[in-house]
Amino acid sequence: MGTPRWLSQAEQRAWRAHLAMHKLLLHRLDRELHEFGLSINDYEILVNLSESPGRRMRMSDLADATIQSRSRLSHQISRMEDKGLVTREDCPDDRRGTFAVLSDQGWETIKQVAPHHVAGVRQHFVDLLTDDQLEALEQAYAPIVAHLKSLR
Amino acid sequence: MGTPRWLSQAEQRAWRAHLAMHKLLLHRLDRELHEFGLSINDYEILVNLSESPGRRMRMSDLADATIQSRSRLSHQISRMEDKGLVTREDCPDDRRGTFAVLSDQGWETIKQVAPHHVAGVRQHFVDLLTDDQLEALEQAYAPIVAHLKSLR
DNA sequence: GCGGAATAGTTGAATATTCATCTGTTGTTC
DNA sequence: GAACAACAGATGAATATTCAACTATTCCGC
Repeated sequence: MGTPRWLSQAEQRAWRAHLAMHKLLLHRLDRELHEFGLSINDYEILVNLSESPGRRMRMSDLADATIQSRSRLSHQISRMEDKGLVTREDCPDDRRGTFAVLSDQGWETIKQVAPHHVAGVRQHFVDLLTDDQLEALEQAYAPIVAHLKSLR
Repeated sequence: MGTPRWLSQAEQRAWRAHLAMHKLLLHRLDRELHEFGLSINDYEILVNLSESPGRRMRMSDLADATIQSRSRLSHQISRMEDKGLVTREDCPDDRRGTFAVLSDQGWETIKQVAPHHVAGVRQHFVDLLTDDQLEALEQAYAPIVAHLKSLR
């Protein structure tokens, strides 16, 4: 490694602001969801399933959508099964495959919780930014997401 | 809860872009650090200690600086002690207190690893953004950080 | 200077995540 | 259609994180 290009003051401030903001925000949202017996990971699964046709997704697709390993998802779904939020169903087309399916109780849960969670996202993030800032943020992040996805 | 104010399409895109970007980015940086036997959490501790006078910090200050619980930090420092990266020392002023202190090995480790990590931060984040975007990002996030810190 | 509240930090059990490995398919090539 | 690589997912052990006590000090009001 030659002489490293250290971060400038401004770059460092931006990078550290991002890290701090994210940690604080996720911690807060997770804490708020805990009042409803959900973790932020539970919630993310519920959202993905609730938005999918048949309220179901293949395990691998769900793992990709939530950006986590198949193993982790498998454990996560097992826990959510225990809580009655989802069930597993065999995939008829591909006998290796499994669907994670939103249960009725899972559906009722997300219907009840979503308004509170969205309020939290607004209160602690969206409503603290202008429309322009949100637009800029998406513009800035889209290429980074694409870059990082290409590396996987 | 009255009629919830759902997120607009644009708000949702920005919010989800943030979540996806962060997960992918941290996962990638963590993976790169693993080649040097460090987790991203180890690294963050090492940076904080290396920048502090006497290469040491009180446990509580370090917990605040890295935004984690005292319990979690305590376990983390124990693991890093086992790896030889840090040591604990009693605080002479306050007999309840403990310092986490960077060991010589910890110092050598961060000196060696930092250039690689910074290169990663550049490659996957900083260099994909313009100076204006970085500036905007810091401007946008500073008030959110302040807001969230006030809630703790 | 006494007594209770707050602070600093640790501990161990419960829970969650990672990592390597394993079992069945499915797809491909000859 | 047999052989073998790739894929989908699950499993269990190792590691990490959370949560609820717990100990030992220090602070504060009287």
